Amino acid sequence: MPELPEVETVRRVLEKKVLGQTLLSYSLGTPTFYRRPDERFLRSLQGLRVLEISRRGKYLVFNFQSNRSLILHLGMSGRIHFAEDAPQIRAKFHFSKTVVCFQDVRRFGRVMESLPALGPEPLSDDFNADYLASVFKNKKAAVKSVLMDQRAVAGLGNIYATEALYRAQIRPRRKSCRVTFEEIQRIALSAKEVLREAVSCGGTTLPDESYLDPLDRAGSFQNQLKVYGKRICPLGHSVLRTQKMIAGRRAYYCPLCQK
DNA sequence: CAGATAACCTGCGTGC
DNA sequence: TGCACGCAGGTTATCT
Repeated sequence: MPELPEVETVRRVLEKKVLGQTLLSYSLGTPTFYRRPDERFLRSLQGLRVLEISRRGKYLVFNFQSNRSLILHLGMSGRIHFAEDAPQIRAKFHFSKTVVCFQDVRRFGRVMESLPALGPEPLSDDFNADYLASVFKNKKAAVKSVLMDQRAVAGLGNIYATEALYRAQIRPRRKSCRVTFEEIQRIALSAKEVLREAVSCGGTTLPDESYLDPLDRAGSFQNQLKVYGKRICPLGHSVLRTQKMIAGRRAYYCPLCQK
């Protein structure tokens, strides 16, 4: 569930709450994540101070002294908070003054030692129409799946890829190699715009409230969604098409607004 | 090899 | 009431 804006919101809270503290110990839940964290690695971080908390795409990065880092990925249902008695806590990190709890109903979240290969940050200047054109070139895959490919650009998931393509007026199923440069410019700008707005809204909290920040605060970008989870286009009063694509992930688009 | 699909999990809503 | 089925913000292993 958490895409770039949600992870960034979590990061900002953590920065305020645990920056500068020392990791004293950790514990894993039973069961823990379906990919069990490497405990030898976790033990090696004990006693180190957190110098920086950053984000790369949808990954949270704790940078410790001695150039060591701890990477967290929230998967589909992961949450970070400080309530030690909550259910489904898969890992706890005891810092000097704060206990960071990683709760995760579906157990897809991950605790790891290093980042995988990722494309550029979508809000950086490295992500622009020229770059995107070079990625789209020669690819026959649906433009939406390329946008959700973290090696192409890091941080877009189903919600924000869907919303960016609506704003850019491009159908999600278009083969990426057949998107014109002018359209690619619109996609790059729309993606930045959607993500910037969503970050400033504190992310998207859908009705099930499975995303809340570490202080249990909801985001508000759900009020700005145009097509994700909707049935009718906000402009044309046209019924949105919704169809499966990409591993059963639903795509929403307006057949009138998007070409 | 690129691109599509299944698998990894749990919980909730729907319909029979 | 009970139960089978479908579906969910993601990633990755496995197919075709």
